[in-house]
Amino acid sequence: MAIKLSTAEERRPLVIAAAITAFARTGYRGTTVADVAAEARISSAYVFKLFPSKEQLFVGALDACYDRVVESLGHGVEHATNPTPDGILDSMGGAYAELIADRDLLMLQVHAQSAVEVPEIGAALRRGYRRVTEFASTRSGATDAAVQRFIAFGQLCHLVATLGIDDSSEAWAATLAAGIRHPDFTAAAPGSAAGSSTGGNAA
Amino acid sequence: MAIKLSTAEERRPLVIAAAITAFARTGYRGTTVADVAAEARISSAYVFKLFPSKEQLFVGALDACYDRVVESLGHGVEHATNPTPDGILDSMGGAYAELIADRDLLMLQVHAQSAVEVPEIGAALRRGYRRVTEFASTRSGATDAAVQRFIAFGQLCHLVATLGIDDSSEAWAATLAAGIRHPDFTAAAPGSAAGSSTGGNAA
DNA sequence: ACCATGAGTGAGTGTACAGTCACTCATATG
DNA sequence: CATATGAGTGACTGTACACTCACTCATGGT
Repeated sequence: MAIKLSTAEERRPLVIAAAITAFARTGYRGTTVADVAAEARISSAYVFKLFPSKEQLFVGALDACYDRVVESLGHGVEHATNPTPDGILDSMGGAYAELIADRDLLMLQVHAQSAVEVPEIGAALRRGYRRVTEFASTRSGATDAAVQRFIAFGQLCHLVATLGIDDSSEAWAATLAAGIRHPDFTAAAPGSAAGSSTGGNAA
Repeated sequence: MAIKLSTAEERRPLVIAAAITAFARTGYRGTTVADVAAEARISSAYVFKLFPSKEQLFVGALDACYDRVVESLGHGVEHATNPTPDGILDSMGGAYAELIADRDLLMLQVHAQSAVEVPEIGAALRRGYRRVTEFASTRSGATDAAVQRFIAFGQLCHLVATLGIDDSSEAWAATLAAGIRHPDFTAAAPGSAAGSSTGGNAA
């Protein structure tokens, strides 16, 4: 494949996108560079020309993941209908829920968490959560407790999606998944569907 | 090692304990059966006599992990000073925070989450969360929303420990870790130290 | 004393994977 | 045309790992 030649600088982000998909599927250790290469429709030898190591490739994918998460939170701020701190946080939650509906960005974060012991990956993960937390805090103006709860319910959201219990009929699963939107939402309104998706209705 | 002969039935739980430690360190794919064997001070060949496969060994470790989690929640119920649903949930949170102070049981769950795509592991993980959720719900009598928040803050607790930001001085880290106890707590009172460790002070 | 049982191991086997290297060939420019 | 540049690959290497097998030997029963 790759009939048309492109420059390395053009190709790199495409490989990152392929890496996100591949690593999201089977994690850092469970995914081979050949898997990523196949997803990107290039040879694995060329992946190593574009990235120095599997580790750096994963870090690149994770950084790109958080770029998109922060961007998504920004959209949440812009489309907030209720301009109070909690309203903004809620809108951010809605935007985030929409972003991770395809599960790749979500699973990548879960898998990254399981690879923290790799120093570069641990650092990238802390960098990502730092960006998200600071962005949520400064752009919403909410209290630390509200921001903490925002992240806590984000983590719950990751758990529910990982377990695949979004639409289970079992009672325990329904308890955990309550208010967390199904992936098959109507893609229309970014801000409106937010509701209580990531923790509005606690207390 | 293993100078003294023991029966396979006696040895198996020891190997499970070693597996918890080893898998907690580097995850399902990052840990070799030889690592577990070394931790248990036996040969890897014998590990395969005691367990049919690496996968089943991991599942055994995960099941044992949730045995201990549920047992710990039970202690929380028994030592609750405030017998209201929220008081019991809070005491469960304290007991859980104490249990996972050594991080092995916590990291095993994180790593299990990253191995959900292995069918048997995914099933074991769902089984575990089912047990925990149902136990917390029925034994506390709390509302579904309170139970959901309990689990959400448990997940936040996992994140904080995974990132190793328990006692970071950075502001974003302090926001996430607020109220989550340091590992170096005073081991005396199981129930009393609970406080707001896993989500008492939200709202 | 003898043997049956089962605990425990050393030395493999086959395979999969990260990373390398020598190479091909498409394009651009003089 | 000639040749330089860089995109892209096939074939390889060395190593690590899940799992197997043939074996040793300690113990308890008769």
